[in-house]
Amino acid sequence: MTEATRRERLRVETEREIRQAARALLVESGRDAVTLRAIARKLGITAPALYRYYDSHDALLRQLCDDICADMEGVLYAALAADTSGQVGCQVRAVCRSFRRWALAHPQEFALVFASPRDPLGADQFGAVFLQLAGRLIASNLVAKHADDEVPEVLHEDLVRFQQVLMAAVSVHGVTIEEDVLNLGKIYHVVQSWVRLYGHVALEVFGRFPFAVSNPEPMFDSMLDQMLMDIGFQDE
Amino acid sequence: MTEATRRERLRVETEREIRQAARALLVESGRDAVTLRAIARKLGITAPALYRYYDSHDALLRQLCDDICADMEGVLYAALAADTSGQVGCQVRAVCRSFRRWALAHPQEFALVFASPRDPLGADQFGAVFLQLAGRLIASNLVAKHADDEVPEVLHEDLVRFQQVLMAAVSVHGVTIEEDVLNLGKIYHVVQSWVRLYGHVALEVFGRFPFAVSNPEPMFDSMLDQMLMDIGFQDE
DNA sequence: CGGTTTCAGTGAACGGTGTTTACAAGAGTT
DNA sequence: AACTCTTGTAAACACCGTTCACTGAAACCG
Repeated sequence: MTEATRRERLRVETEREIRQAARALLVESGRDAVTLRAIARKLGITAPALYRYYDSHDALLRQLCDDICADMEGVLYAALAADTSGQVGCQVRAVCRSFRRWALAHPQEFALVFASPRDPLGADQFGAVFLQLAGRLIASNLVAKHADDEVPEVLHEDLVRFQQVLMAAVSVHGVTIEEDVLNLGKIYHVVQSWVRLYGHVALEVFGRFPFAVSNPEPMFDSMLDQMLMDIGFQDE
Repeated sequence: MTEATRRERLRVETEREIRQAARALLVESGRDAVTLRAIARKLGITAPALYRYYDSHDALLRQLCDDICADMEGVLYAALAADTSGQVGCQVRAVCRSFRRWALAHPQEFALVFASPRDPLGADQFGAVFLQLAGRLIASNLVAKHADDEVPEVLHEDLVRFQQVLMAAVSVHGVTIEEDVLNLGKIYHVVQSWVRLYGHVALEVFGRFPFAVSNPEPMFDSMLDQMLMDIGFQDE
């Protein structure tokens, strides 16, 4: 079955170790510690050998970003799967809380992926879970109707693009959404929710609230409640 | 009047040039380009000489953060002063728009100050303009009354702390706020507004919206409208 | 099997970095 | 004039990303 030659097996194994070492360095000592030489030292090889696997230090960092995204996606999916309530509202809460917890537990990774002035994230790279969940949320039809003409016309073009992204994301999992359910008003509110979720988490991770927060968790939960209320979510 | 000796004058001048050079490098080529040797080259001196002014590269970066904050504060104050409408709603819009424009024009600075896993910003370092404005907004008494018991009790302690920060911020400018006007409900909504403003700006600067945004400006304005509406702001 | 190609890894080198150290030379002080 | 304090230098150390010529073993082929 395994048609791979000995060399090929060794190669993928080494590549795995490189990623693992890079990840450990990032977590332990921050972005600036993710060094070609430090990675090589961990593997017991020399730095130039890494050029057989990556074109440059920058390319390796990009790969690292992808790995982080994939890992986070796994965590969020697990949180989603762990919720057995079957209620979309609970699922949204579970994923959002999971995202916050992940970000607080992995500040370096969060900063690298979500708060670096690099190239924009591709739709695939972007946590597909959020798209999944957003699509599901809309498909559940539990969000209060928001008229399309609530949102300015200038935004229509962009929101339609996001609509297509959402459709593609859920269709991967076999779910289809009726056209009239996925209207622009709802999509706009999904974007607004992302703004608030991301804003709160980033402020917390970077300690940029204008005062010392001693009880961050209930503060986040409170924001979550407000968010769900503002998008007109109705409990089952 | 100027009791400063020749040496003292030269020293402050050199320090000014160091900051200026560091700033230019950050803007032109990003955080990693702010190098002791690069700064020294710009001044025509050698790198070790910089240790007469800063204890380490890290200390210099911290100073750079402070300078950036001060500059941004100046920009925001200017935006606030430029608004002659006298209406608090317009002032809020002016400052928020100015913050967004500054962040987009200075992505490297924004990332360094607002999105780095460093030590939390001190209250003084934190844009005092926001506090100023938040205090003024509340003092104007145009925000709809929000009952204190709307916010969970666990948050009271933290919000009271923020309340004191706000009081201190406005009292510097001679403005005083009546106790009953600055209630916890309003303060909570101010925090929520910061979450949304920061979230939107950061997502835009870092290109982390889940779709390509072709009309970012009206999208921001739309968020601003929603924000002001959600905190129950009533136009004069 | 023997000869050849492919390729992961090496060691040396180049120019860059933060930081420390010993030292020079001018400014300020007595 | 003699002294101290301050600001700069040059040299050195260890680290960094990256290139290049080279080695040795794995894979391939006739």
